[in-house]
Amino acid sequence: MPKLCSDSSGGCAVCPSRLTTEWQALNDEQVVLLDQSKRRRFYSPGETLYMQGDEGDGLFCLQSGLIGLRQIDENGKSVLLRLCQSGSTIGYRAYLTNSDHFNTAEVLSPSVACFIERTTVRKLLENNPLLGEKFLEHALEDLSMVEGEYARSLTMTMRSRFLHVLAVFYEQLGQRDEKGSPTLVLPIKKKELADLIGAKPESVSRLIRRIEDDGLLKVDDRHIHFHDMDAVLRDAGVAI
Amino acid sequence: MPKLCSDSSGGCAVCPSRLTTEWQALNDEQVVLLDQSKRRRFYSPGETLYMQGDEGDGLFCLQSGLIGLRQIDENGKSVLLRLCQSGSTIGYRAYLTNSDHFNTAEVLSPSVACFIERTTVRKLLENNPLLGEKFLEHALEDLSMVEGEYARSLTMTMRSRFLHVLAVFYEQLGQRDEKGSPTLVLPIKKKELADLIGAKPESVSRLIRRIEDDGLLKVDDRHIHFHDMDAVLRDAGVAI
DNA sequence: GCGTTTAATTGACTTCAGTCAATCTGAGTG
DNA sequence: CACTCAGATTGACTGAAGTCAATTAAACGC
Repeated sequence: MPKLCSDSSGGCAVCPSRLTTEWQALNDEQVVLLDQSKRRRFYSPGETLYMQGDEGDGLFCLQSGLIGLRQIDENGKSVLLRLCQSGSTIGYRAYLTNSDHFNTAEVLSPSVACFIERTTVRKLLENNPLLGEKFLEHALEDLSMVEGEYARSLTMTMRSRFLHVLAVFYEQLGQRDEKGSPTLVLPIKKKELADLIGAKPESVSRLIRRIEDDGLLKVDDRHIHFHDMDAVLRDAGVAI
Repeated sequence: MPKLCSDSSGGCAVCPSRLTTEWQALNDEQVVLLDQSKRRRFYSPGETLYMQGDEGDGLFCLQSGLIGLRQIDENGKSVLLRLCQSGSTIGYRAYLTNSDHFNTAEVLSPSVACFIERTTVRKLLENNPLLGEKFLEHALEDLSMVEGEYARSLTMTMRSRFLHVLAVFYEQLGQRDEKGSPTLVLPIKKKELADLIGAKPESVSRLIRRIEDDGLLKVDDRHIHFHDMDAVLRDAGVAI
């Protein structure tokens, strides 16, 4: 049963996510329309925003939390294509191409997302050419990113790709501990980490142990303590 | 030295490539503008349309031939991201995001392409909102395709990906020989095939031998004779 | 046509990552 | 608390693909 959040947020007009998404292109009047027709909801881990194969009848705006886009092929092989954090528009491709969703949007951390339905999006797109441009920008950005990951997947080892993921997480979520050394709390399970780089959980376990043995970092459950960030970045194939 | 083709083609108005690209959105007047400002040229294998890192100061429309988009990373590892055949618009991303090219467009077969420079594209985009929509469609299509390849690269073996490439080529270029069995002439070298699936040439050689031994097909230089297309598609991970 | 260069193949060997099966851990539940 | 169940780890083994080096075959220039 869909539970609507009590909206203590003040709505789209003051939603910080709006300013990082396509919806920054809207004028005041359009923001009111968006605000009235959106459906805001809380999602728990394990739920989905939509499933692969569902009709793309609108799109989602992620206000907080973490969503994973998972693709499953005919043989049941499953991949996490990428993660979406607060301020992402999700499911826009299926909507814009008028087709079914190509992947499943899984809720990985407790999340708050707004659903904006087909007719609203259409109205806004018709009255605001800037909005279309923003979607184009978004698509091009996603394209660059995926192409980059694709090239990495073809040329780099699992170890490199694993360290690359950690480096990206560190950029977004990294902290310094009391001693001033870089630290990270993983936002996802190790199994999901494995799905993200196309590995098996066993391989990730072994990978971590070897990287620990090499002295680059120490993993304690979901806590990662980096000992040699330069080596991490070098092995991740990132120019330092 | 850039050699312009003697344009026996009748120009953009009757160019068949135009109707498969974004430029189908243009009205007659705009086609005339496009026709006057485009620069048509013949390219030999080994040349490039542009190099990774070059400024994206316009875009290319491929009339005939075959172009490969190659990305090279900081460590010199090289990948063929994908191939473009006649009727492709090439280099639109760098142009639209106003950034440098992310990859190099290599000429793989003798090709004829038109270059359309920045100012012309801008004029057309400003006067024709439909054109922007077409670019959006194109970007979304590329995104789906690359995401699909990405997922394949993470879940499937080299053998599957190799057979998948062959199956795609067969769809586009396949023939039937005198005995009626499916045949294909590879449009690219085996080395390029390797770059396309992220393998080494040695591995492709061995792959081919094993696939021949399994009785799926026979390779003679660039000629491929399929003996068991069902098995090819099955092993390629394509639903039959 | 010959000689040079580039592409393709083959063999021996190493390394990386998947598979299968057993065990261990921790969170949640009755 | 004991039980269950999913996640995580470990070991032994297999198979897939890369590396290095040598050789053969094709393509290109002159």
